[in-house]
Amino acid sequence: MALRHAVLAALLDGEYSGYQLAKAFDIGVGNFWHALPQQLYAELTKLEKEGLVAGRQVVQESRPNKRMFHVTDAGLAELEAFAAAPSKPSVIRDDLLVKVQAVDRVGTAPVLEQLQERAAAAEAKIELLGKLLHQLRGDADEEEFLRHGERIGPYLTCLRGLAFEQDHRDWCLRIAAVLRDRGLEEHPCQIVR
Amino acid sequence: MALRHAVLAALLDGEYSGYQLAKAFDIGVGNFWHALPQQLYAELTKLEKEGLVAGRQVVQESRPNKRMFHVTDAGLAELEAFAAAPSKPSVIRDDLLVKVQAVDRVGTAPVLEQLQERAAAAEAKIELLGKLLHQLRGDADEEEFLRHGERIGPYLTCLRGLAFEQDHRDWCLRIAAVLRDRGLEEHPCQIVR
DNA sequence: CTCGGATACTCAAGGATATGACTAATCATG
DNA sequence: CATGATTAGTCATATCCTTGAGTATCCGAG
Repeated sequence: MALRHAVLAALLDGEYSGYQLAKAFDIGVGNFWHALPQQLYAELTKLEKEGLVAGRQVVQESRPNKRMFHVTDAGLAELEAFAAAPSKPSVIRDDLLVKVQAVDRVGTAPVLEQLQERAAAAEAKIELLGKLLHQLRGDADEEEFLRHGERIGPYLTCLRGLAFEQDHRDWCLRIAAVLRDRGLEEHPCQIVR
Repeated sequence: MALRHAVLAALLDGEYSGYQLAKAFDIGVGNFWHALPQQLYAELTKLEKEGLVAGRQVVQESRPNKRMFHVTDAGLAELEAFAAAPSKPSVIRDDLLVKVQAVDRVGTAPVLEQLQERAAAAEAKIELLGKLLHQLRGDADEEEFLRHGERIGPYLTCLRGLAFEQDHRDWCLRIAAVLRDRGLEEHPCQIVR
């Protein structure tokens, strides 16, 4: 019962179609709330029924028609109440960490490979978030923007996403290095790629 | 279909009862996989049916009886296969970040309060993980342990948990400071606690 | 001597999520 | 001129996860 609030928060900055929302989720809200497009469409339908968002049909010629949604006053009130209520503990689930937990008892080679893939993916995300942050703050520098900017919420959450990805990348690379070193000692004559 | 692997990984270091597993999850595996005790009991039952773990009844006198579980060879093989398969993208869900995303449009006071609570909670976890890490590596220093320790998986994942909590704490405190400053400027004569 | 907390679990109900398949038009690329 | 990518969604199913309650014993604090 909380995807609704993530959707409302993501929809605060204007009108989005379900499709656009799904995209925006990937780069922005996706840093702290994961959801598939199907969920978003379903949630938008529910929110509309409850009057927390309102949609209008947009007829297009060279594209399929779409419905653009925005948050209503009732939706804003719902968000307000949500913000004041106590937060649930955050949820994390990561396959790769499970594998690392077990790494002494299973083959290290595939884990090593996945650590490097993850590091690369994190690197890509870091660049993307860097650009997004720059775009959000415009010409101002960060301190200036955070003091006087009108809409800093998305910027703040992107900062968290950025720090997370940097941390994750560093950890992946360090662990990969540790595992490689140990591999070399166990089989000192073997070249590990 | 992946809690099973988290349970298998958590169970690698010896025998646990469901109750003990639930406790261990909170501090160790809980850093990257969140699960309630009910889920763990249910999962252990399923895993036993499939022969991936084996349990034995332990009769106690001044405590309720319990069942101690350990991973079987089949369980280890399952983990092995899991480690070699591609990882699913990690899942994060955090209420507080949703609130920060919306912070320009809702009351900041409760969000500020929750940021400080979170920072304190993270601080407590940081201390706990610091102790746990020290306990895991024994007398050796970290580099030494990572090079030659026999079981480093749990240590590596705790390192990730520690970095995450430190990062999270720092972010919470910084964001809280930013929001306080902005609050002061909007109402310069008001004392914000 | 009672009350809360720890040990050790079990069960049911309902909401949330993941998975995969499906429709349908347009546009760019080779 | 076919192929795949992009836009814009919908539907069904199965599993997962959360919530909340319930059972029973023992220990220590007040």
